[in-house]
Order: sequence, then C-alpha cells, then structure tokens
Amino acid sequence: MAVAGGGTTGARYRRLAADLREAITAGSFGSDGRLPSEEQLAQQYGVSRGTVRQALAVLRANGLVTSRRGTRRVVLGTARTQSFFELLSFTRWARALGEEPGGRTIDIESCPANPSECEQLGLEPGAQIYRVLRLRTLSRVPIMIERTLYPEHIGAMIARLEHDAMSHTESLTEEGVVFADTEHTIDLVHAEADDARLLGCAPDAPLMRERRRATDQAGRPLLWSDDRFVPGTIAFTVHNSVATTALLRRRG
Amino acid sequence: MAVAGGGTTGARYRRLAADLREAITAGSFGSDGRLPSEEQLAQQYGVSRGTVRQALAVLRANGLVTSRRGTRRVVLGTARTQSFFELLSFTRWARALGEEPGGRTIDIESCPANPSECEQLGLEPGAQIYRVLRLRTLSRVPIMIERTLYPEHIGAMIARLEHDAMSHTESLTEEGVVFADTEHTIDLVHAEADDARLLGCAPDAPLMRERRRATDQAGRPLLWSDDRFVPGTIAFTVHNSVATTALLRRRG
DNA sequence: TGGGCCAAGTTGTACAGCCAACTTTTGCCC
DNA sequence: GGGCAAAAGTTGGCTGTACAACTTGGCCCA
Repeated sequence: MAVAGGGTTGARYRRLAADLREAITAGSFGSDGRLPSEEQLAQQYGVSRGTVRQALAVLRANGLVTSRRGTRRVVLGTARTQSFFELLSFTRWARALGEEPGGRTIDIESCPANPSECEQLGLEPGAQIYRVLRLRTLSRVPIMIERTLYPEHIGAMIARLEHDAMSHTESLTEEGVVFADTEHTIDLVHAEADDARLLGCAPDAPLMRERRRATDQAGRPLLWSDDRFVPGTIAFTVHNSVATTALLRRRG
Repeated sequence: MAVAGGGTTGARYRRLAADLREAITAGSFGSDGRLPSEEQLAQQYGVSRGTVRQALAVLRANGLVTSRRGTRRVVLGTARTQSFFELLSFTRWARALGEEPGGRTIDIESCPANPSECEQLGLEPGAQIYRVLRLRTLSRVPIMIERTLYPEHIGAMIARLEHDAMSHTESLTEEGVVFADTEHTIDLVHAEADDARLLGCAPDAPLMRERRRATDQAGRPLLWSDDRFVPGTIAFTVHNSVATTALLRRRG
C-alpha cells in the first residue's frame, strides 16, 4: 500500500492532491491519460474514497482533470495553474516565471482615508490608512505601477519593514496575516502623467489595469490596489469550470 | 420543517445553494449577517449536514460567505459573481446587465484548419472547422468583434441555425452540448484594419482582447474565440479564494 | 454486418457518525 | 472589575455505507 509522499503537514486530501498533481505533471497515468478509479486510489493511498474525492475536486477545479459520471477521469493538461499566492504576490509570480523581480518604493504615507477610499476598503469614514506607491520591474525593466491602500493595522506592519523589502505580501504572511480571498477587476486605462513618467511610456498610452481587493478569513479587508501594466508584458488567464474559477497572470 | 423552494430539479445541494443565495441577496440573516449553523440549516431543510456543507461550499467558492473554523459563517456580499454562463455567453451577460444584446453575423465559412488553428482546438491536422465572424452590439452600439472557430460537429449545428440567431451558445446548450470548462486569456492589442472598420474606431486604437477556449466534460474542445472589445465598455472581474478546496463534492 | 440489450465499472449524491481544531461565551476567582 | 480557565458551540476533516445515474464494452440475435 503506497503512502502519500508530499510532505506530512496539512490535511490529508491536500497532500494527496499535491501528490496527484506531481504525478500528472510527471506524465504518469499512461498515454491515454486515464486516472485510476477513486476506489483504487483510495486503496493505494490508504484513505477513504471521500478523501480521494476531495483531492480530485481540487484538481478538477484547476482544470487538470475531467470528471464525468460513468467514466474514469482523464488528464486534461499539466499543471498550468498557479497557486493563489502567485497571483497575490508580484514577487512570487515573477520568481515562478524564472524572472528577477525588482522595484522600488516611491512613496509611503499614512493619512486619513477619503470617502471613496473608505468604501474601497470597507472602513468607517475618517479611518486612518496607508498609501504605498511602488514601481515594479521584471529583469530590470519597469512594467508596473502599484498603488496600494492598507488599513491601519496592516499598513503599520508594512511601514516597519525595510524600505527595500521585496515582497510585502510575503512579509505580512510571515507575521500571521492570512489572505483568504481576492477579487480582481481587469480593464484598460490611459496612462496619466505620473504613470507615463514612471513607466517611461507616452502620456495617454494604453495600460492594462488590475484592481484587486484582498480580505482575510473573516471578510475584513487587507488591501486594495490599483496596478497598471505596460501592455505586452502580461496577460491574465482565468480558468472557469461550472462551479469555480481560478485566475492567474501570464507573461504576455 | 422548512422545505427547499428553489425548484425540484437537480441535486439537492444545488437547490439548497440557490435557496441560500436568494436569502442572502434578499438580506435575510439579520444585520450582523451571521448564518445559522450547519446543524440548524440541516434541520430546517430536512437534509444532512453533509449536504448543507456542499451547498455552502458553492457559496464559499463564489465569495458570498466566509468560512472559518470555530465561528459561524458570515455573509460577505450579495452575489456579485457572474455565473459561469454569463461569462460564457455574450447574450446572457448583456441581459444580466439589463442591456439589449445585438449583433450580426458577418461571415461564416467551413474550411480545413490551418496548423495553428488545429493546435488551438486540439484537432488533428487537416480537420475541417467552421469560422464565424460576428459584430456584437450593446444597445445598438458596436462594442465587440468576435472571431470564433468551431470543430466540425459543433459548427454544423451553428450553420443550421437561423442566420440572425442571437445566442449561439444557448442554441448549442439546447441541442445537448455541455460546456464544462472555459479558459479565458485577457490582454491588450491594437486594432487591425478590419477591427477598426467594423468597430468604427481608429486603426491601431487599443482594444481589450479576450481569447477563450471551451471544452466539454470529456475535455474535447467546443470552440475557440478571439473577442476584441472597445475599451471602456467592459471589465473582467474574478473572485479567487484559497478555498477552492472547500469544494467538497462537485458535479461534472 | 448491424443494432439492441444487458452487465460491469465508475462517478455523483446523500446520509450518519466521530473526532479535532478553533472561537466565543460563561463563570469563577482574585 | 479584570483576568483566567473551563465549557459550549461551530466548522474542518475523515470514514463508511448505500444507492442513483451514467458510460462502456461485450454478447446475442436478426
């Protein structure tokens, strides 16, 4: 009886999902790409069928395998899905691409939020917030302007960081902040004067804008950000299956 | 003992999810927005706790409610997530917005696929495909150019439709075609000559491009499309949560 | 050869129960 | 009143069972 090898931390179905993902990426499961039945997997890994189904649901949601009543599951593609954190963190995303993330903090200030900012973050009027402006680079080429708002308790942690700290997101995670949900809105805007100057593009040049909001497990807002990308440097990919969606960024 | 009222078709957890979604949207669950416990819901609806959990997992994945061990679930927001079909079908999306979808089919042809098209659709070289070019309007204003490729068996159905059929997607669904997964890639391109002429914008004007691929339950490609939107007419929103794993059991 | 039917295999849905992990409330003690 | 510990309440995770719905392949028969 085989044993899950993907580490010993976390829930069993998570480890099993990681195992199966690896097996799929490695190209196990023959040329026809048919997975063993749930029952077989359950016996192989020494867990119940319910646990196997939980693991497979993860892979299914990521578009890695089919699932259809009456027939075995089939491998669809090799893990192109990025993790939640790669989407959340520019630094991780860049590293996953094999590129060198960079950037500098241009401005960071603490001040009372204006009404529209309060609404974005879901705070009561007059609450204190932090504003952070950063220029982000990929292999030394500037590709993105990031304007982030943090509520006070989060912003205070950011302000304590080294000024050149690469990943704010990772630092927050290390301090115990839990990112549970994000919402991304993608559209197209024209570069304002500041954008053009910092990114080195023409004023009014078209930019891809990604606005994101992150909350913790209890639904409390953690950050709100307006990111503007130079076109051609990035593409957004959404995998959408009947019950769930997963978003990821791609190098354009 | 209350009974689920959301229709009598489909799985129970799905009907329950629809019920709860409605209740959330209607603003039940008091001002604090705390949901009843899983046990209470199970008794109210006369189902087991497992079924309640399946229903709640759907809402959780859509970002409607929190879920955190040790404390009750809390309403996060009212269904802002567009459903799978609204994302898949321009017509449904437009209707959900309260706008009048329109458009006309400019060209439809059947011919052998070139190599790159074969790869997009995952077909063997030389396979027959259908190409459809449509101009889409929202309240009579042209906002999108849609270039779609269909494999032969799907395209044949499209060709049989009335020439002015509004929603190809809905027609296919009625004929028993099942859309199970889509992948959308969003980036920015500049208008080509055709685009500019049809959309009435300047050549080289920036456009938002959405390329989408849809497959059925078995992973067989159903369509591949290149859609180009006039900026300012559309934004893409994605909800992304760590709890995709919360999807306990799902249907294909 | 072709079509139809049946049986085996597989996933989907639902139920019941148990314990663990975590949060909130209660109540006691100082 | 404040602080701390215990208890109650709630969700997460895992198992086991049973049946329904569906696909596939083989068999039989015309």
